Amino acid sequence: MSVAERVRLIDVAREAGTSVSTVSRALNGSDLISPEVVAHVRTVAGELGYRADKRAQEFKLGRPLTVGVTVPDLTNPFFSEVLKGLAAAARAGGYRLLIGESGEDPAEELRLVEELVDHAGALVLCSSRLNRAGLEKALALPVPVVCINRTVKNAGVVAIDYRAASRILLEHLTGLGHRRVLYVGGPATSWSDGERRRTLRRTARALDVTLDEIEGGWAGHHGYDAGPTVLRSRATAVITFNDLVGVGLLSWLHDNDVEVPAELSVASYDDIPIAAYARPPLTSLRNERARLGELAWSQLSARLSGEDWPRPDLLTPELVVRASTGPARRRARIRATT
Amino acid sequence: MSVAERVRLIDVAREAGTSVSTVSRALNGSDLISPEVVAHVRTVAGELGYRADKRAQEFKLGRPLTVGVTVPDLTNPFFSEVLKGLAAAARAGGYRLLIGESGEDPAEELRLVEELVDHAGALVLCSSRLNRAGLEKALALPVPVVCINRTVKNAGVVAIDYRAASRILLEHLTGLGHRRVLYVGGPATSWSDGERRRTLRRTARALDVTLDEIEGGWAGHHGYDAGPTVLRSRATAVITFNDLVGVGLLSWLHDNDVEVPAELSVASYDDIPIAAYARPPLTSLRNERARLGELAWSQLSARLSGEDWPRPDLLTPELVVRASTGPARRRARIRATT
DNA sequence: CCCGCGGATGCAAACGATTGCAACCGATCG
DNA sequence: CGATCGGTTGCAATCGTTTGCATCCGCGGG
Repeated sequence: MSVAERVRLIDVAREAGTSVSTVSRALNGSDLISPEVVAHVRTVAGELGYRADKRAQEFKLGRPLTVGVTVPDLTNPFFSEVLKGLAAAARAGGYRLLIGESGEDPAEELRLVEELVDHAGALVLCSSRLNRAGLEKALALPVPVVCINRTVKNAGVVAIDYRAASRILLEHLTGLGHRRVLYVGGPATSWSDGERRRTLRRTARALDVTLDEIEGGWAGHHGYDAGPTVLRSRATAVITFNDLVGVGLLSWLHDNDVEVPAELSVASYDDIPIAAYARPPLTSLRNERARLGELAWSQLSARLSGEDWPRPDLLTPELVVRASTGPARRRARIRATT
Repeated sequence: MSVAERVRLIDVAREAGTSVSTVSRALNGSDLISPEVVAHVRTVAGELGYRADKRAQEFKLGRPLTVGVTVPDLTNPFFSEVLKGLAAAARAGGYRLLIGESGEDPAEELRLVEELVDHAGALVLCSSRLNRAGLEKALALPVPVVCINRTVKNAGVVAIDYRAASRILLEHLTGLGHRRVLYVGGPATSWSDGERRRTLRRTARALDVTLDEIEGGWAGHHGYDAGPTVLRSRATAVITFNDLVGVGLLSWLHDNDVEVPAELSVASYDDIPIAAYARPPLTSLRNERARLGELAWSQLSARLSGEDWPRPDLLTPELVVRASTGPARRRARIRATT
């Protein structure tokens, strides 16, 4: 139909023979109204198919019960699951999600933030690609902001503990005898890529491991394309920015008859579902992504009820060892120079 | 900061020494206002950092510039990309997306729809899992509704042309000599699974192919778990509900030393990115998912401007042949009974 | 000189809900 | 018998913005 006139409070009031205030109170469960009237009003409202105009409600009430969220890429399972957790938690708290995708583009993300803030009472920036200046701008907005996977002041912070993550990964590899590791990086705009690099370097130094780094990206093809460079390197193990990259790389290695893990070990961050279905299955760091979203909401919700920002929540990932990592090979790969 | 008082129209008016109407008109580009005043008001508004209260605006204006969307599963790349296309198109049209995830649960989807409709001026149901009654309920709501991958009356419809899809898939397989094909199905609540089955049966009959069907699901593990049943079947080729299931199945086949495609061919619907990185790469039907979202918006936008619903948009997928399909084996698999 | 005109501006009424406060009622109490 | 009180109900203001209409002003024409 879609052309039906909306039933308003006043229509219900007229039909029920009372005033709008009575109807409003009856429907909202005020104890100022006699039970019979409440029942009657409820009945009438039901018959008429009354649904409150939420826009008018929120307008009158003052605060929008909406959380604006930005993610770099909706198709990345990492973000999907964060959204899942966040959406569920916010929903339980009576809030809705307004989701915007920046397409990994900082300028677009800023535009998005500007727009979201007009409609939302709070913002969650997922793996924000904003530079320092952009981020400050966002934090200056008149709504509370939580950053997921990015540490900043004067905002809520929920992040993966990459320090622990990198240590776990490297210790696993050194345990297998690897002394030279190559990191295939992510997007330059990614804070978490920076953290991975920083913590890997630091831990590599501590563990006396040689760490090489190359540029990569966030998607499968970035990993696939990195294949030749990886093969030329002298590393016996590779750590990729995330599983998509890792799976892409595994795929290239397979196409080029590099045996994993016999010739080269591959490990990664995130443990998205397909990691288990890659051949060989990918060793990866499992993190509770949905939990990231939930924690973001709980920080927000505390803040919204007037408290100060809680201290940052750091989630320690857990290594899921699969067949893509194994003992370091003894001798240099012969085909390395072909 | 987040405690700053909002600057309202009246504040700008006071500062600029005019009335609120003048400010409103100046800011909205009415031609009733003299250019100098417009300039002055704009300046003052800028200095004060005025941002219109969108809630009040939309409230006054009457229609919410928001599209509510439901998807069964945010983490499924198929839906992510549909959302991507829809979000971009809607955004270009001045609308925002309110996204809800039903978790593949019809009851939850209905609840979601009820809630979204309170905030949105239009709804898009992605692969709705609602039963007939639920769907009717949704369509009776006072907003236009577009269904993606589900045909209904009195609503916009955008869908994959599964009739064509199934024909393309089966013709590919028969071209390779397969005469017995097994379909590993999706969720029972999925309309598109029904369509896949219906059209596969019909086409199989036409092509004189024997079609077996088993239950499956939507995720990787459903495919993995279907492995034993697949192996026991006498089919020489398998079609899976989607790529996630397909990849899961490939993974099981690999673990159990079934050679693909030498012993068994596997093909699927959707061609999500990882299909290319599976080992062997998965033959799959590419569809323009983002385009589904765009078309949904264009139907909606036509409808919102008063026109009748356009005729359904059907998208014909394109087969991407990869290494998971090959000539049918000549002899029955010996290990079939072990 | 006065009227009328047209451009620029302000007043005030919406939009649909919530809510403080006043009004009302019957019953109880002094 | 009138004042009071507790329990219900309605009136009217309010949220921030847009917009129809009235107003105002200066100027040109009759």
